[in-house]
Amino acid sequence: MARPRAFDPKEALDQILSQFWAGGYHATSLQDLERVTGLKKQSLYREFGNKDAMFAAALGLYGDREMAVISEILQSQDTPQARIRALFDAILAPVHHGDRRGCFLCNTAIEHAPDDPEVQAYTAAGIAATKELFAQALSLTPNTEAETEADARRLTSGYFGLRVMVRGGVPLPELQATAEALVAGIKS
Amino acid sequence: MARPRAFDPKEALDQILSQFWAGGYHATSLQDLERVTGLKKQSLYREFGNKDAMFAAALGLYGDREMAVISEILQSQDTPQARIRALFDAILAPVHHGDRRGCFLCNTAIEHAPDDPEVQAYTAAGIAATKELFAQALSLTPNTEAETEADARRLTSGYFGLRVMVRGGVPLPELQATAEALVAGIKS
DNA sequence: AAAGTTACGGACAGCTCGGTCAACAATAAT
DNA sequence: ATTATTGTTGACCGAGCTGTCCGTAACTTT
Repeated sequence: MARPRAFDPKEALDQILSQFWAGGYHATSLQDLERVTGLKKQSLYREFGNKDAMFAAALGLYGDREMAVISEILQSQDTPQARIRALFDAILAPVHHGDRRGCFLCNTAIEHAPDDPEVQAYTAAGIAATKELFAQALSLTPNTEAETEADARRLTSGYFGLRVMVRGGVPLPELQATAEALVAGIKS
Repeated sequence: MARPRAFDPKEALDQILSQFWAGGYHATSLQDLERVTGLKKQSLYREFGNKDAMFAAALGLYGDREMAVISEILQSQDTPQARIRALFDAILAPVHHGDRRGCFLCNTAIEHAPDDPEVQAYTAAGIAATKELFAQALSLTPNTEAETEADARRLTSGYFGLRVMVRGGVPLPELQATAEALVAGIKS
């Protein structure tokens, strides 16, 4: 029996994620978060706690979502090469429209992980989970498990490196060539 | 005919670099820079201009130095595999001592490049230059140029990905396994 | 309709930020 | 020794930061 919320917390978190994703932790102020959500500071604090908690919630949302997206893309194709190529196409697609935000997990690993042990644990786990998705996508090959693991590790490091290159301003053709080389490097 | 400087600008820039490297651009305050250099704000401003200029100078110093170091390591071995292995050993060596600052160029590409076109141009050029160093290190193989290019691209993305993993808190054994997989992936 | 409960919104506290100013100290040339 | 020039220093500025407080508005239940 009380006044109901006038906003949707999920939508707000989505907008918070978008802002942290583009701007990172330190360069994002509460004013920015007020602007993108259309909410007042007090509403944000009551809903989420503080800035750190807002960031953690956004990171969690991203992680869940991204893992699901990657998993889906990888499963949408039949051969390992096609799977990996589809994934790289997907992560380069935004660059065509000038979106160079890259990967929020990767950005966080660089920018904010060293500041906060909990964030660092999350990023380390996220990277490990990404490797597992790659290994899973490669698992239908007749290779030994060790070979598959090595391929998964190469692809994981290549994946995050590609994300760095996107945010670092490397031209699109170069990014595409790198993605293609990574696909070609799979020991099918 | 004036009072001489009481500090060494090169040494100061070195300390500034160290601070920006560890903390990034946004999380580093002028107080931090005063602390690590032992200088007062005014001396820093007169010597370097402003915070952006201090960062640019530090980034330039790092770029020159890092390229020279990488080049030297790559040339210190005879085979491509040995060269790349030596490089990865070198970038993982600090992790043994708990130093997970990673690569300043990579950190900057993620954290600060989107904020500033000049910085972004610098990081893109730095990444391209890194690729060239890899291509050069591989050039003594009897492969076609296209194959060498592809190997260089895979190694470049793997290199930066590995740097992300270092800062993101991935355990050392996993980092070493990734480095070894990257070496094993070279199409000798 | 009254009471109780919750959300909203503006003001502000306390602090740190990047950057500037002007007084002071130290050196070199005259 | 005087003067001119430059480095050093601490105080200071306005702006922006995270986070809090509290009065008011809106809604539900009785």
